[in-house]
Amino acid sequence: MSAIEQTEAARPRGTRLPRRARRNQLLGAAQEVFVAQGYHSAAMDDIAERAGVSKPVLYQHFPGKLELYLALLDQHCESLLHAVRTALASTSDNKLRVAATMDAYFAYVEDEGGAFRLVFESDLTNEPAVRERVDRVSLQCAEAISEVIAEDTGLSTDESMLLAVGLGGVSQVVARYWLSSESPIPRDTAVSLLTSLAWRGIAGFPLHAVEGQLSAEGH
Amino acid sequence: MSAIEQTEAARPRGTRLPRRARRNQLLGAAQEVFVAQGYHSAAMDDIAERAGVSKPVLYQHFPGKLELYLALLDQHCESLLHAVRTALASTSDNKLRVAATMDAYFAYVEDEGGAFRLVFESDLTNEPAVRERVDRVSLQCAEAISEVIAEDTGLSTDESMLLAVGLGGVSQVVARYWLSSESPIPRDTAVSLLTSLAWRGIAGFPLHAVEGQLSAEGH
DNA sequence: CTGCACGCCGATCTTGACCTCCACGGCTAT
DNA sequence: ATAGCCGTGGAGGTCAAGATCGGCGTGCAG
Repeated sequence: MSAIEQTEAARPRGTRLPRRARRNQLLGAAQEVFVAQGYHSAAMDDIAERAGVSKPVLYQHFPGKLELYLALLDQHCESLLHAVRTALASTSDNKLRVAATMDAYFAYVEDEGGAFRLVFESDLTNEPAVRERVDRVSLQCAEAISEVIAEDTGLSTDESMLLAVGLGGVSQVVARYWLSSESPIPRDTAVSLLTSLAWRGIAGFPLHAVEGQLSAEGH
Repeated sequence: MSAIEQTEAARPRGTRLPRRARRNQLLGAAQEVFVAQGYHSAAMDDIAERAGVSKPVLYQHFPGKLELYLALLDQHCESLLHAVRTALASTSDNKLRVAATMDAYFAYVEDEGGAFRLVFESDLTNEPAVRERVDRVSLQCAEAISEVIAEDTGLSTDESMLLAVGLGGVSQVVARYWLSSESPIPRDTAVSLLTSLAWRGIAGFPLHAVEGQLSAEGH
């Protein structure tokens, strides 16, 4: 979070800002517009107007619309990956790991400005650069999860990746559903429910594991 | 241009077709182009050329690009919903139900032409009509699944919907991953793995709800 | 005081894609 | 067979949106 940021309210169209501050402000305005309207419906005019500047200023800071979008996308991909890795590393108890990771997805989705839409609901997936970013962050998250799975279940890399993609997918899809539907279920309860589902599912797998001190939970 | 255009399926550029057949052919061509390029990158010229007709005939069958897209989208939403409902009704054994539903998603994704992209990876979600279709089919699938869950676990409607969205999400996300990655895992094995994951997860909830040996564990 | 540099703005250009207007050719009725 | 009808085809209009060029005002050095 930027500290000294004169957010909206009173943005007279004539204020002069240092380049770095102006750039950050433009990024903020662009995020709002892209999140609200999607890439294609968002016009550079809208972004400039939202920021309280004219279009040429926008082009003095970013080469074009695509680069502006990619800058935001990179930022939020990085953010998601960091959140997932942090959650996975937050404990060594696997059940808590599942809960922490689920919660990370929920927190990410609930993050201000709904920036998750840029990653999970982009309308520019045909653009190779965007596709590459989105696929990469999904894969990296899945790989991080699959490492834990492979280590603790002895499943093959391919199999654990399949399950990891599934767990990441569940988190992402349900978090978005929970956010969009004005569900009466509070966040903690939703995370808890999903954690039960996922943990019971994944904990049943150490078929090939040598020993199961995990199996204490064995239902 | 003087060369005979007898390329595939005998589509000489001058053939007159009955109205219904022409419409279906146009739908097929449009699907190919939309799937390959996405909505925005796809041009009406491309679709007309792909079908071997000129643009005016396209506009004699469809009022505009959006309506053409919606016709395809409706068709494939219907198809998905039908597949899921059929799978759920195919048996009364819950574990087999899970397996059948998973397999339905995989079959749907593997369906010819990759038409699932229109539903799961549309780049027109900003258009309210499209958003409405996509959200509706997701909700309807989730509702169908949640009915079974609610009936067999005694969970509340909200809770079972949350889990149902999760199960549908897993199926959809993993099926797409499995298709895109040239995974060495055969389809049956992948479905089986996911079924184990999902079944263990879902079966852990109070199966016979009336009796109250409820959650013996904390979460 | 005066010139200079810098950041900003109004107005404009161009591209590209959706959507129609004038000529051509096969089918049918008498 | 011939005249008419209707669907097809290519060329063009329109418009939205991304990208850019000549002025303007402010602050500072000399």
